[in-house]
Amino acid sequence: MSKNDTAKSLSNNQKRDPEKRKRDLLLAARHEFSEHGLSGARVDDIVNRAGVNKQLLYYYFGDKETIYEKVLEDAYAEIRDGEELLNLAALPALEAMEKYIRYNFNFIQENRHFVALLNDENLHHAQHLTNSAATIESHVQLRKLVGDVLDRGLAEGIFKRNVDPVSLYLTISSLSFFFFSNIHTMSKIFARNLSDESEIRKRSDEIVEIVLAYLTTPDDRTGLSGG
Amino acid sequence: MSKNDTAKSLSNNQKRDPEKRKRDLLLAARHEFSEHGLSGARVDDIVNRAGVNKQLLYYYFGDKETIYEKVLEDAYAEIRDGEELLNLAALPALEAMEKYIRYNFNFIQENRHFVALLNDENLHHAQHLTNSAATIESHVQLRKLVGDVLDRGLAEGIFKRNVDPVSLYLTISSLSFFFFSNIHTMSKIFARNLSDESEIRKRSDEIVEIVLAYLTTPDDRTGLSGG
Amino acid sequence: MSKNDTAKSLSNNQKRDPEKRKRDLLLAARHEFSEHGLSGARVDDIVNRAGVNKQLLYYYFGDKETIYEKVLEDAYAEIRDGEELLNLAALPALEAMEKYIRYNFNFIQENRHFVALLNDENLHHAQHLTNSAATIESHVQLRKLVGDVLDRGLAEGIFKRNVDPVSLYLTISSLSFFFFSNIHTMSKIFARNLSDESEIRKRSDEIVEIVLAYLTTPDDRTGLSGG
Amino acid sequence: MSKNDTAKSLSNNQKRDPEKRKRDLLLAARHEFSEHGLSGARVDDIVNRAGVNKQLLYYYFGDKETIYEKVLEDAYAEIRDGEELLNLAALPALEAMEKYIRYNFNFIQENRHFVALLNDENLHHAQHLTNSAATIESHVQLRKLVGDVLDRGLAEGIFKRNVDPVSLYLTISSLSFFFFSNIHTMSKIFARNLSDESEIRKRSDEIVEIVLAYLTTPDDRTGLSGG
DNA sequence: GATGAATGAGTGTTCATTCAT
DNA sequence: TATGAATGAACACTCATTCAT
Repeated sequence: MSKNDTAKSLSNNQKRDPEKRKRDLLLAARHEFSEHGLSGARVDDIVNRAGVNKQLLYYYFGDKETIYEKVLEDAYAEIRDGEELLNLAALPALEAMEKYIRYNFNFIQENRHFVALLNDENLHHAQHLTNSAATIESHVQLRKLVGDVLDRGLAEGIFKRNVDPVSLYLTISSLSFFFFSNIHTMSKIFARNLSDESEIRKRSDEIVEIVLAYLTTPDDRTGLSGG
Repeated sequence: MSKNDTAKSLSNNQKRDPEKRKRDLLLAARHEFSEHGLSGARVDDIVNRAGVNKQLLYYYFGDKETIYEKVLEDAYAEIRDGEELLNLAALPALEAMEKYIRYNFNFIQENRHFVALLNDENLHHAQHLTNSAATIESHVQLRKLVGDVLDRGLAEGIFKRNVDPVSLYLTISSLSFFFFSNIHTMSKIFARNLSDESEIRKRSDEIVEIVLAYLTTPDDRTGLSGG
Repeated sequence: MSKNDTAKSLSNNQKRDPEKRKRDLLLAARHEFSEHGLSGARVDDIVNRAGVNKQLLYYYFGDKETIYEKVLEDAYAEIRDGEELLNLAALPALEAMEKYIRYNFNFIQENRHFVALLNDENLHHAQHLTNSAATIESHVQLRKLVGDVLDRGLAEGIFKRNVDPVSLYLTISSLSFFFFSNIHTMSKIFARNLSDESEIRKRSDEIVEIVLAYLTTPDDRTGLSGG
Repeated sequence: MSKNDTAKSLSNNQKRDPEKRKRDLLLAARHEFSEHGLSGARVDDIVNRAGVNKQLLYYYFGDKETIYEKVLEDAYAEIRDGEELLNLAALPALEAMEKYIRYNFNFIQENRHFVALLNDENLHHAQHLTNSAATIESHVQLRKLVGDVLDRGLAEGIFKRNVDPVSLYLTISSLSFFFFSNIHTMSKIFARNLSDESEIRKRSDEIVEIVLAYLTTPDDRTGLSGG
């Protein structure tokens, strides 16, 4: 029995699968960072969660900030990946828009870590958000995705004119993101548990209504305010 | 007047004004916490900013978390204080609503620390948000403030039915808060500097439009989505 | 009503009785020092226990070490004061000796702080034990007290020869002091609660027996060991 | 052998011997704690004495209190280890007893830190004395050791009846321990340097005499006091 | 005498990171 | 690849003491 065999016998899977260990580290880091932020996260806790030796994190990622950047990048990639699968072009504009809004809301609901991660990154003035080609490209796609639905709605005569895709994306994201982002403080100051499933569903419907009401406002009613 | 007198009286004014020193500490703490979060903030930096001895912070506030709670409480008090001065009752519902939305937006713009503070507090599941009588009362008032305008708009026949004041407050806050909260990541991924004064003004108008479009949707058009 | 009257109304007793405050401080200090030792005691805790302003401790005693010395001095004075009242001369030697042993044991039992205080002072190589005239004189008296009983016992033909009063005092003190000094570790390692009243009584009798057995050993039996 | 080799191999021997470093830390801690007590001891001083990085103490022991507990445990183990080597069974009861008494006295004389350590631990109500299996077992052995000699002395007809082994251990320890524990205060109040080698030797003999006088008291003379 | 305010020097502990193999 | 050992810089917090009135 060779020395190699001995080593293999017990923990072969872990020791011989560097990619898995990297993924474990990234997943553990995602949890840590989304629970405590960049400065609140502890390298020790990440490696303990991942079940690997601390030095391995440094070996793979260099330092705490680099793994944080990677976690962030992955989070963005995931939400963009989901958008690509929506196949909005197959639906009428109104339905497509509603589908997109609900996707946006649901993604955040199911990926709460995304919220904390983005908030923390904004605290750091987005300095870790790498301008990787992939990131840039994915957002060009996003703008196009939303823009296409807007164009089709305008062509169908149901959407108002002059709606900027980025502004619309901001509106949709604001309504979804804020709900989950500020759910704890809002629940507390209004003494109402917004984390209840029924509250979440209700809010989701309201958000759809708000966005669609805005998009479908007849153009002659637009600008009712003196703003 | 001897040299001694001068030195003393000056020194006295600055050094023996505990209330001022407390305020200085709170202001410095507000800056630190909003720039770095609770865990990222450094007690040393707070006291240096405030120009006081470190132990004084502990003398007055006990520990880092307690001064954090006080900072948070003060931030809430300020936004609520501003709302009380709006005198919305003197305006027609539509104008009152617009005034409130703009107040909300402007307050956040001018009190950016508020954004970071609330995000950090949500990271901590709102555990530092003390349920002080003042805090509770102020939010009862807020609900009443928004509810009153809603009621009047309904009576005037211009607002839709069944709008919950808390939901509406969520909507308004979402749109304003998110814009500033996520301004750095959004600017970066869309390669567009949302911090520009013109972008801010534009967004402010859009938000007014979105909220009013929703509120003034004719009741028979409500529910256009299959929610 | 003068300003003076106002001040008096509430806390006259405390404010106008400096001697009482000094005693309160000393008593509080005795508790603190005997519970935590010199280094473990906290000035804040002493003044809180005494219910006085912290600066007052410094005003009266100068610093922490000085009040510690005063506490120590008072403790010694108390045990010596008790000895003076025993009136051993009125009793036959054997009874006088037993009375003294029991006094020594009981004093320690009833003044547990004395134990911790002396141990701590020995930790500091007795450097705070002031060589005040009173302290010296009191121990000259002590030596005489024990020596007198020894002499009488020898004259009565019941005590052995050549017993040094200081050595005898050491023996008596050892047996009594150690029991209370090491009561917690001894109870733990032998799994037997020596703090029980019955254990204490039993030990007290044993100690009397040990000392008297030694003192009444016939001189021809002395030196049975080859030591 | 290159310069590198020399430097490395030397450095390795010293630096990469974790067990040695642990021992160094424990030895340094023992000195610190016995000189200053738990609260008076400084972590910085311990690591400086041991010549290691401060964090290493935390790496190996977790915190100050844990290393204190370990020091205490080791101290007890040492005195018990010595007892095992006495081989008392090979001697007649009287000689065995004297040997044990002298071992007890000498151990304390040569391990003065033991005294301060135990006193401090009693100050803390023995709360750090871990009930480890080893500690418990060692004291069961101790009781047996003393009990055996007592039994043999009784069989030989030279020791008195009804002497409890734990009580006897208390007696022996009291006399030895107190002498060293209170040596500084006693020397001062009686103006007599008990630390002199001659005083120590004299006291050692006295202690043997006292204990043996007690043990060899004829049973019909026992109870001479009215206890 | 008495008090609240203020301070410098420490104090145990934590942290991200590097070393050495 | 992988790991246990080791480190310097920082960190929140404490402490005895002094200031100023």
